[in-house]
Amino acid sequence: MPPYEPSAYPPFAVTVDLVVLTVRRHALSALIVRRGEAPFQGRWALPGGFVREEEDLSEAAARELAEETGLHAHGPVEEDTPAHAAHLEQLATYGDPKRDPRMRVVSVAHLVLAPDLPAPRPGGDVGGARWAPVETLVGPADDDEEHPPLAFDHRRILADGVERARSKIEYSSLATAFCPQEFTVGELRRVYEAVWGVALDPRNFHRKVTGTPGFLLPTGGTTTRQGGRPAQLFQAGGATILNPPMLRPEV
Amino acid sequence: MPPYEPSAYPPFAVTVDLVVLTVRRHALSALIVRRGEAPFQGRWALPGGFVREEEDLSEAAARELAEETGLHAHGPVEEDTPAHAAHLEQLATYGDPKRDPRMRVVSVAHLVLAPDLPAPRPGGDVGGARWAPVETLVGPADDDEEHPPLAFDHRRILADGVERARSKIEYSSLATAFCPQEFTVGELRRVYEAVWGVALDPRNFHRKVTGTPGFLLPTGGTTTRQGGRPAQLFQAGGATILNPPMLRPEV
DNA sequence: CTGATTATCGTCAGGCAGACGACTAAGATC
DNA sequence: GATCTTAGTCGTCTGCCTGACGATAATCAG
Repeated sequence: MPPYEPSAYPPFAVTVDLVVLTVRRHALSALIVRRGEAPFQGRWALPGGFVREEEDLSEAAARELAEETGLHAHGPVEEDTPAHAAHLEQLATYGDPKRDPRMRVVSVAHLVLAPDLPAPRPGGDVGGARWAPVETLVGPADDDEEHPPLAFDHRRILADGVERARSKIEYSSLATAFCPQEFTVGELRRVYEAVWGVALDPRNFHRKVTGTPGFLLPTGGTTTRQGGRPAQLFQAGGATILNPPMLRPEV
Repeated sequence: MPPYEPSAYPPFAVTVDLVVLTVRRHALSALIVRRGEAPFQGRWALPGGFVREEEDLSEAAARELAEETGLHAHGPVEEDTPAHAAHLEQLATYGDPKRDPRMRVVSVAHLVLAPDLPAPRPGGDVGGARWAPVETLVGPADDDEEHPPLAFDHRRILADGVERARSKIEYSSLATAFCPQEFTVGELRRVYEAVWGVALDPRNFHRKVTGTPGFLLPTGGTTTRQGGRPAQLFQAGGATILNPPMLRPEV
């Protein structure tokens, strides 16, 4: 079979960019890396890189994630699921002709939800990596040291990823992806509070999550790591969609 | 600024594919075209084509839509909104290395929701176009004349688009995109019934949609085109998200 | 022991959805 | 014109879920 008529398909570069979210110190935070090369050299950006010749998009995203954080991902396509497994899903694709000043680059953004991790382990060709609270990245463009503007259209991509995470924990059990394997109801509640930026009633939250079949699986243990009365430990149950959903309070 | 190191970015072709949905004769239907060239020559496929050099992804999708159906789209980015305007949004991106036997092609699928239209107007390089009920396309692969298997991974793309539409009309007013500019509550209900494949109680449905602020805007007119008592005519109100959502009955 | 903190159980009122009865207003049929 | 059929529209009732919030339980810090 002869190849396509070359004039029909202008060549593109295809990259994956990662919106890696976690909850640290009661704040929803994103992983950003410092770019080591032009364009936008020295600026903070989302981790990502070119898709290789023989790679599927989700494979490329998982590879970049492992390279830059050491995290292993499990997404819709179940692969091996090691201890430190994070949720991975495709977010959206960004292809503005001018989004990269050098050439035509189409980027397939992916969303990763991970439990709180030790300090990021920068690897490969990045000059540094850190967690930054998302408000400092998608908020008003202050452009100071604490609010560095992200390279390319990454602020928009990050905003879309945050919005996806915020809405998805409403009607799915995905919030557990931010928790360690065993967690308490209170820890799960603090995840919701951090992601949505609201305060939730502990009693109603407890009733809701323990009353939803398949959401939480008691492990039998208890913990007192938060102080106060010991809390039951749970792990994520099999349910993925929540019906009725978890209601996000009005603004 | 010098271009990127060529070895870093294997060249890809980027296409847009369209999942164009409408409701015809009480059935959710998708637009399919017959391929005029290899690969999969003669097979039915989703409309689509290569993204051009200077085009954004949504522009390419809107262009292909206009070329193959004459429809004009208005998506998240509001452009001109002529009489026949359809909803357009990005769906997902498909990049399996083997999805096109000729070369590496990444396809950014878009979802279009359109009111019922006259017979499709094939244009350009397609050998034919028609509406097909989605069950005949995503159902069991019977492979007979009535259930032609789609080219490439288009069956999967279509299934994803249908699922997106089914879930999105739950919590948004998007179902009105399937209706003409003026429509009755009954017509809107039949849209929900066709998309979800269920029967809804006309009285509860009426209470729900007329009681949701901003969903429907009375135009003052009435119509009797469905037979029976004349029904009030409405147009879509400004609201886009529905809270509380429209509940899809259990299976 | 006392207070602070967090977890967990209960109670109550309001809102909304499902089930369904009743009435209205047109065209179709005899 | 009487009647039937078809849709549309308005109400009622009941049960479930949520938000607000009181009360109790179990730990730690002093």
